[in-house]
Amino acid sequence: MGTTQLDAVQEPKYWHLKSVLSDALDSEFAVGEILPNERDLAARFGVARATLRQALDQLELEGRLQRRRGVGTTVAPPRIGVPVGSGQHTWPDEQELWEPVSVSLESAPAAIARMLGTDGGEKVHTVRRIRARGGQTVAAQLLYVPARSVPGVDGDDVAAARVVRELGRHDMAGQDRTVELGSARAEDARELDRLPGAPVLVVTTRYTDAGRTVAVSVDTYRADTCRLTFSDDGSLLAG
Amino acid sequence: MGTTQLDAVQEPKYWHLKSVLSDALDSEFAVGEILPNERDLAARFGVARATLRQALDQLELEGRLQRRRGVGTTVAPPRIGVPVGSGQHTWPDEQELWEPVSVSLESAPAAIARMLGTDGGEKVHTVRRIRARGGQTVAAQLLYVPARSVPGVDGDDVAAARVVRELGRHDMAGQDRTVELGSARAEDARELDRLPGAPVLVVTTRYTDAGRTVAVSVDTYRADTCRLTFSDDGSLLAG
DNA sequence: TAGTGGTCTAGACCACTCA
DNA sequence: GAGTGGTCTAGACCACTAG
Repeated sequence: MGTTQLDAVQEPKYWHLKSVLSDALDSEFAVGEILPNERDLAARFGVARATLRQALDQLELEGRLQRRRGVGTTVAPPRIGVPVGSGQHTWPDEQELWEPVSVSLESAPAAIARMLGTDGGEKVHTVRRIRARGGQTVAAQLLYVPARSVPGVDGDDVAAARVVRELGRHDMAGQDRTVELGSARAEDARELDRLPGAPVLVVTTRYTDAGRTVAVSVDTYRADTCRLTFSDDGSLLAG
Repeated sequence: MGTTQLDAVQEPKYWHLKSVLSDALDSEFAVGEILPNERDLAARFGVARATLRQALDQLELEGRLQRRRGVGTTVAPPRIGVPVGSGQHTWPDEQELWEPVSVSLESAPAAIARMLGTDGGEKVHTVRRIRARGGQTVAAQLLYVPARSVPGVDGDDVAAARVVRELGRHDMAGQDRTVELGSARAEDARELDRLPGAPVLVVTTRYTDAGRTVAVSVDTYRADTCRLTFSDDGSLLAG
């Protein structure tokens, strides 16, 4: 005959564990507080460490936890609202949000070259910048500016700020923007203080002037700590 | 003395594995093609199955692979561009994108009630809808409409379409929108044909009319198959 | 040097799909 | 019923942080 029914719907352990921990986080822990270490937690819940880690992985993905090797696991603060703009007011140098790190002049990766129309292999200024907010680096950017978009810039040894300034001469009429999930490449991970492969939100923007694409930026935001905000009118409401 | 230097930078196995698989995906596999099963792949690369799975997990997160229990792992098509709008042209019923599933009249969750200003516990029409694109359900929505926003709707037994239609009477003047990473709740997962906990992009929109919040929607998009697109002018460029 | 999270192994069993 | 991906275990060692 067997058990009549309703044996519980076979919810995976790590899923149930996540709920329990999530509730505990709400009621028993303050932001910044350190959790017991993984071995202890696993023992306390009577599961293998790998199973516990599955639950912690999810909570970290949702921005509830923050883990640092050699240190421990802490309760994360609410995500930071990061204005990504939406209206005409946004261009690559809006409000000095981005701090230049480096520049180079090279051919763009295939996917970018296609957007820029530089498939022929024309050289592109590749500006690397970072964006901080709340005392933390929240995003790493690669800004691709074809040489033809900034005729005022010449020579090989160019400052990042110079390229950006020259780019500002354009009437940035419109822009297309996409947001998707990605995982941090080694280089970005280093700048975001995360491990390679960490989940990130990738914002790709194509800046156009009179129908022509004058620049493309690929912005990599920490997905654990950031909430991208858009708004319709002038008043940017961050959170 | 030890080995001089350059012992390879201690790149984790699964990370290297991911690169190798990623390259193979580009050069040797067509979209939709089935990969060897996990046990075979692990053996072929000389790693434990768990390690191989770490690499596959990442590739799936990036939308390169699609895995289905009982079936196998296939090469995923490029992500679908899903217009999420940006300009004034967007309101909850734009272009009949959303198909109603159900409605109920209840108190909103705390976080939503705060945005709506219904902290007192006023009843809110909760409309559940789904959005399809390319023959696939790409998003599940919860649309919260306070009873006061749709005075034309009365009684307990209300059709979802009715609520949405009445809501359309408002001048949706502006809207704030946020995008963040989340994991699919059981209910959403079912509708998106994913497992609970699958990574999703959560788009939260607050619709306002003359400064007052008249509705809030929480849209849960599949992160593996979707690329959210925004644009500045009338012409929505999807991809 | 002690303690933390990150990686890795070699197994086992389960839930699901499909012929 | 055979084959797939999903869950889980009980270990081990490594990389990193901090006292």
